Amino acid sequence: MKSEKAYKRSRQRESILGVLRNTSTHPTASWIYDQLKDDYPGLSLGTVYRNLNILLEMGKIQKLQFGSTFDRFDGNIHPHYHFICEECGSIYDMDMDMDAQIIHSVETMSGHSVRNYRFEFYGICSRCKNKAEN
Amino acid sequence: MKSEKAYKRSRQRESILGVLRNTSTHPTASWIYDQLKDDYPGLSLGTVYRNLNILLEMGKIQKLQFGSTFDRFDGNIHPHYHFICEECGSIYDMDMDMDAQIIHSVETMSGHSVRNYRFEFYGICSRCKNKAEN
DNA sequence: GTTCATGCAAATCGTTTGCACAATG
DNA sequence: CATTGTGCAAACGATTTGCATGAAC
Repeated sequence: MKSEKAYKRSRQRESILGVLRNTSTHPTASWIYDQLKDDYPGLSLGTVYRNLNILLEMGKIQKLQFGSTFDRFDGNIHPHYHFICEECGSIYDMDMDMDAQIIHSVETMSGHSVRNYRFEFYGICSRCKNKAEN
Repeated sequence: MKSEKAYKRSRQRESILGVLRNTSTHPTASWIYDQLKDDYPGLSLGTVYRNLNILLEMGKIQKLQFGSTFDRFDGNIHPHYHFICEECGSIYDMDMDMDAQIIHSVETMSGHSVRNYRFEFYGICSRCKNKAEN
């Protein structure tokens, strides 16, 4: 009956987490693979992917570019906030003033030049919340 | 010598843009394909993709990327801003206070519940700017 | 008539998965 | 020993691309 997952330790998984914690480069799966190939001659990319997903489940790492696997297209070329419903997958445009202040402070504190930005909120949309109440 | 691209008009491209402008659903390429299949019996998905990329080049549409290329992983599980350099591809963590105010106003104005968010800035990083100056 | 766009199918590429074997608890 | 992890290769799915034909200018 119990559907809890019982993770067993593995050298590979711990090394993958170690690599991730010792870099600030937000690496890709294959970069991690390259780093570990020397230590684990027989390592396979599949194992790296499997472990990254497990570490994600365990909440020990974060993945950028999550959500659906499809690219979505938008006829509105003005930057704007999006709200993505994790239940039904709908993407809503949020009609808000972009906060120029934030962009300015990012630029001054980092020295980078901002040309574009993308703000996304994830959660449950009002429609799905209403459905759940019935 | 001239490397400018000379786009020729095409019915298909105009219809794709039309579909995109007449919906607020942020469709995928294959959804657009399905919409147009009746009007263009011989339409191919490849054509839809090709035209979406051209419309992107022309700046007439926007692409929200979720998957496709490659996922990046982050050992830091706290939500934080990212700055992505369009020149060198580096991803920087931005050390800022997340503005709880923004999340609150998104929730009140939309009725959606925010569980997570992702703020990304795109531009040229300070390192690349310095290189350009030499 | 030269250039660009199309349709079709095959190719690409990051990621996932099935399987037999090894490691963990 | 029951379960989870591994390596390998094949499978997958969204997107891209090569090629011959068709449309635009």
